[in-house]
Amino acid sequence: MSKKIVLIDGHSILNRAFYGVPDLTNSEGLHTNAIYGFLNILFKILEEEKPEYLTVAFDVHAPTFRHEMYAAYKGTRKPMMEELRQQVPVMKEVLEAMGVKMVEQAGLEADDILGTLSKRLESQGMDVSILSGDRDLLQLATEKVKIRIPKTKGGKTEVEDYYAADVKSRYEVTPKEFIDLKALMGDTSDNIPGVPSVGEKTATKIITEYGSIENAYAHADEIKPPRAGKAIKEHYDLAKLSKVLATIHVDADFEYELEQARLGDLYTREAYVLFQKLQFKNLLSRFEMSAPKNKLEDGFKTIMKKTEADAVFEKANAQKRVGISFYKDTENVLPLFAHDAGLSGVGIAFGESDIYMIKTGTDITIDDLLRRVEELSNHVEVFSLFHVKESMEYLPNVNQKTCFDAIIAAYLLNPLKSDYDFMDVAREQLGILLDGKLDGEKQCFYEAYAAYASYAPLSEKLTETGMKKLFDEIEMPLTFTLYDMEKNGVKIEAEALKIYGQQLGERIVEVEKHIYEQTGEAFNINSPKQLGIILFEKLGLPHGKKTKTGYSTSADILEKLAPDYPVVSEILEYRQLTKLKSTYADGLANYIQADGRIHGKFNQTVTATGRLSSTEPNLQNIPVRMELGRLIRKVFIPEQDYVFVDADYSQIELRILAHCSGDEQLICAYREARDIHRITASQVFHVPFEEVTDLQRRNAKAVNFGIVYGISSFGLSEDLSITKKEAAQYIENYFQTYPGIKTFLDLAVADAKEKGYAVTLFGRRRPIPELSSGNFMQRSFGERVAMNSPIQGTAADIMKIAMIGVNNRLKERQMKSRLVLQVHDELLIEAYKEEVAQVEEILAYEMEHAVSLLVPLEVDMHVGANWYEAK
DNA sequence: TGAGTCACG
DNA sequence: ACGTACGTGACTCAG
Repeated sequence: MSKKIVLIDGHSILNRAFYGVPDLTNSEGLHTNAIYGFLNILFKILEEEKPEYLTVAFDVHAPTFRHEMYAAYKGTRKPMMEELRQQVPVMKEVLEAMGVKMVEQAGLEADDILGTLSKRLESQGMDVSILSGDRDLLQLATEKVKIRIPKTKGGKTEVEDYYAADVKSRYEVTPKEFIDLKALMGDTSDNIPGVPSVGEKTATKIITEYGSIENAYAHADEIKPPRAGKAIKEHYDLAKLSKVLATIHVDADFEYELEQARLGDLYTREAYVLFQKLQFKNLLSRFEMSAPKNKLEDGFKTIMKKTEADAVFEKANAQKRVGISFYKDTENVLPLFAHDAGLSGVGIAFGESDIYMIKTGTDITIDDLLRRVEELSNHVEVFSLFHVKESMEYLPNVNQKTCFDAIIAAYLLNPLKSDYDFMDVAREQLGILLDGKLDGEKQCFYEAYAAYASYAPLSEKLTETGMKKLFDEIEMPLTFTLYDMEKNGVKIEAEALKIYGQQLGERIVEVEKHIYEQTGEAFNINSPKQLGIILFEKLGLPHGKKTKTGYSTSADILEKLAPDYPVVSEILEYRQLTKLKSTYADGLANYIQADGRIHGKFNQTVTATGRLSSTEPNLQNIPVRMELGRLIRKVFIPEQDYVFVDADYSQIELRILAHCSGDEQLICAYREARDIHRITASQVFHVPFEEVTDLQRRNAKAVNFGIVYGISSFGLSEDLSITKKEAAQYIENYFQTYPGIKTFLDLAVADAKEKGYAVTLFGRRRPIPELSSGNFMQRSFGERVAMNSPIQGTAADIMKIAMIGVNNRLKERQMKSRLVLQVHDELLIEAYKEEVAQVEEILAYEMEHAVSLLVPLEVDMHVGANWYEAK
């Protein structure tokens, strides 16, 4: 049996993959879709062919002869998309890491390399498969050389195979004649001019008959249609040039050692590192590598005896820095002690040979162990761990001043990635590779060590990026505030919630019935697909936008139809009712704990801008805009002898804009402390303050919002249902009224473009890789983000400062009142009735004085017997 | 699992 | 010529 080699046209396959795979980026903002697609094709081909050898050919970036000749001639050479360009060197790194032989040489195109190799190797009796997206290569096909062209069909890649005979049956010409065919018909994508007015059909006919352009030229007068013959005569030079361009060299001169191309194990450690970096999670499963065993593991010490634990703590207490982790053995849950259920060990690390896990058992009790860990936090300067907030149940009295949360640090350094775990940090900061299948005990050791060791690089990077203060003074203190808030939870009147849900249920049944009567059949109204068919096909309503899967049935489309078609109004009502029931009535009920309260999570390391997010359940999107939904807030209640005090910032984002831009008009407007949207309308539309119409005020308000979102005339026109031109005029007027804002926004974009990230007033960064995109849409998005992030992010910073202040004041004064919710610009406090005045004073002071801006920060406050009334 | 929809700031 | 407002999370359907 002859040996087999696979040759790959690197750029061509990368290019195919780039356009075939939807955009992907890793957490560093590096685009990875082309690499991902390339690897998928590569693995697929290797599994099919099982070759002994593999080689990938690349063009060198330097101009190459054939292309350049024509590019100069025609002046058209499309630049490579930036997103693709940046992936090329990384792709080569990956192949290098997998030990794949690559060939590239200045002055040679990949085609020529592939052609030459296929000839050389075929003559040595090998089977050759060439993988390329470029049909040009079909000229290389023989009985032993197979050209493979991947095609994407509905998300799946299928490969077309061509031996010489296949070329003949598909194109009616031999591979050799294929060159002449190309030369006649031309190929714009490959910069081959061809003969004008000769297309594929004519060219095929001529070549099958005459075999070459030279012979065709000799018989030009006989060619039918005569028009084509004339064209060949007239443009013979062009045809010959085209032939030169289309001909792949098979005798190029370069060194090639077949043995270097022998396929070894692709799944090397180096490749594993790169795959992790690129976040190819499902490709990682191909690595059988069970945790490339780290030398550290030899030093892991498990402690079971009290005397040994004493020694570890004694040594640990003398350290500057320690790393801590917790080992929760789910096998071993003791339901009686809910708070330490399942805790069976604590990891402690303070050096490469000082990595311990102290296990609880007969000799060491959980309580004793935890008290000693808390004590340790007082002895060291840095007490480092992952997920401080989630660890607080074990360490209620930990020294907060020494705590360092490595996850939060990693998040600040890259807020685009939301699901950080300790393995990501270990890899990124320490270069330690761990596989996902670590057992719980090993994980505990590694986690403690990673917490210890990643402190230095993380801390240094926070300092370098100017975020140390943000971390020390806002994020770390906040994590304890959030812990308190989550622990407090919010009380829910379960019975009332149930009744509310039942009432919704009854109404849903009625509306549903009525809709079926009008449409003439029962269907699933919650299925956009079915609904679209009923409305726009069966009932023939005029449809607006179409989505990939069918008609759009979104609220803004349906609202336009509602006045003319009563059934549409009922569908909208149905949507509203089912949303309320499933997400809020039934949804919230599932989260009520035994204490009658919901303890939702407030996540600190999720958003790109620095805001919090709320999950399980989301308490930051409880209805308020529509009355029916707003009623649900009546089930959010304070405990007996308590009331709610709700405080929200008034237009904090616009005030930040006023401050950051320094625009005198806007600052003046805020100092006058009147209705800002009305003032804006008055100034933008040049009418006296008292004479501003409702419409003018509404438009001004929309412009104000638009500015904060990174204005565009299209977005504003959609929002206000006006033309793009009118919207552009509004914006123009706005910028004339507030010239400082225009300057500020332009500067924000320019600055972010230069730096690659946007910054808040407190130094928080948000990387914006889209700004360097070659794609108009992506880049525009990046520009809007560059305008919005500093504003939204600064508002988040300010609210965080206020929350810490409020919570700390309440605790310092040992008050019973407590913080229960944060909704971006709003805080909800469950206030002990006797403390209400004090709570109001604290809220007002801490929120209004969190930071001093050029304009005052204003807070609206309400007291109520439930959230509905307090808002 | 992704798309569509909709709740909030 | 391109095709949009910024930031989130939960639920439902359908493949």
